[in-house]
Amino acid sequence: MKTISKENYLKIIFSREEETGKPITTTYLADKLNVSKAAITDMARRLAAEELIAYERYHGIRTLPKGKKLAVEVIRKHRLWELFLLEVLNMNWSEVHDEAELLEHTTSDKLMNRIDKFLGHPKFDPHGDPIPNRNGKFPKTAKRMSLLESAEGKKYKIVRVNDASKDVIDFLSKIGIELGSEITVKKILPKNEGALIKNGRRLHSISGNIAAALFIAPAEKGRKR
Amino acid sequence: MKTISKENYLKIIFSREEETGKPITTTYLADKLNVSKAAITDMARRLAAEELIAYERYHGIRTLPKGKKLAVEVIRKHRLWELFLLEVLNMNWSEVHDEAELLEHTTSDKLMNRIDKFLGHPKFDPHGDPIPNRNGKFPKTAKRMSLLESAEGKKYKIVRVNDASKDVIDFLSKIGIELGSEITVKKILPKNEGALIKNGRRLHSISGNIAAALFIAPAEKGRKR
DNA sequence: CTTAAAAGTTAAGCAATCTTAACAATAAAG
DNA sequence: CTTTATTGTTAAGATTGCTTAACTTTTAAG
Ligand SMILES: [Mn+2]
Ligand SMILES: [Mn+2]
Ligand SMILES: [Mn+2]
Ligand SMILES: [Mn+2]
Repeated sequence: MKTISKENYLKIIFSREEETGKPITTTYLADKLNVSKAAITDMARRLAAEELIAYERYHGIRTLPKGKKLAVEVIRKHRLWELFLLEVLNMNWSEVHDEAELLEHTTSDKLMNRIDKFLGHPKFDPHGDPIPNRNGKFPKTAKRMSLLESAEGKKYKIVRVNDASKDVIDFLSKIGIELGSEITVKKILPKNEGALIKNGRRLHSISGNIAAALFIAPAEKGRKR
Repeated sequence: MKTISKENYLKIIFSREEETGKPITTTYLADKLNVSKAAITDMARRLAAEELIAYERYHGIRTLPKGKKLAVEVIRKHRLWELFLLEVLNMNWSEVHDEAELLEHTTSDKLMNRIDKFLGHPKFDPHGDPIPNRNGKFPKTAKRMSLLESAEGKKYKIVRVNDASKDVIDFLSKIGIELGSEITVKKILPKNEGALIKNGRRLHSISGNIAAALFIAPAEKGRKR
């Protein structure tokens, strides 16, 4: 049976697997989902029983086709809702994630496709994440890198902001950074202690936390994000 | 704690109490919510423990102020969603109820107020049910009666359609009856066997089931529905 | 290699929401 | 009034999704 909990688990498992290519650990999920490690083991057994994931005791979790499909459907709903809430209902950049986190589980495919159509079949959500189409296919996305891997002195465009923390997004809004902002990296501090970036004529010192949430692409001809 | 189940229970308890003014029975709720009578007794104890309802063993359920407030909030969300889905996203008259039945539980007050504003603070949902405002106050509604209490030969306006059954709404759509339609009652069959009504130049024979879902007001000067 | 720390699992138990079956109270009929 | 039908409650048990505590496996150091 499909439940809100399972959808949330699968979404995170899938995303993490895409990111790392490796089996997902109990500790990672416990941390992300804010539950005990025992709860993860428990759910892993149940998801595996439904063939949504492959679970090997002590060796982590991988998604199976059925789980992948479900995860992508939920991700699609999440991202379309975020854009809809921002563009149509004028909610704040920092608010839409939490709202979408709930709506994604109570929206029929039919409604979602209406919203997709209403928005003109968008390819990216307000945080720069790609929106899979109704067949589960993600749009081609130009390569991106973390701000932490950038070269000092160079100019970049912000192409993605990790939406995991409301505070981070709020802070960025406050200092005037948004998707598409062109920034110049002045300094990357070692040991993940943050960075100095220039946005227009304003120089900002940002924490390691904030820096890690920012993803960029070289600021040049390329229009694709 | 506030859960989807509890919200659904309270919504039905409240609506039924408004309708009858009497304590709500276990049997009624079991039927409406499609669960066993034992489940109702069980939930009644828990809702009573939270002071959302007053529950007297063997003598039914009444709402308490806290439960009433919660119920009205959910009803507001339900009805605003229905209108939004119909008007903004062009879903069908018969589809919006089921969709709203889920969305009503995962929508923040903030989002709901945005939608309310977007719609221009509407007073009635697509089935003619009044939408409480953000303070929980229902709009004044002109008196309505069931089609079954109508007088043969008279002309009426459809002011409300019970949204409980998708099939009923689908049928009405098919024969061209919607909110605001002006009809003439030709015959009311006894024993709840239905009625004969004329909509424009078309004469329709409708079942008792359908007739019971239709609510009317005299078709005259009055514009209020 | 050995061992201590970290990661992961198991066991026991709880809360929420259901189910079925047996039993009790109330209401309806005669 | 009694009897019976209807309505409602209890008891016992299942499932989902969690918790804490104890135990096991794996990993990282030395
Ligand atoms: Mn998000
Ligand atoms: Mn979610
Ligand atoms: Mn409805
Ligand atoms: Mn509902």
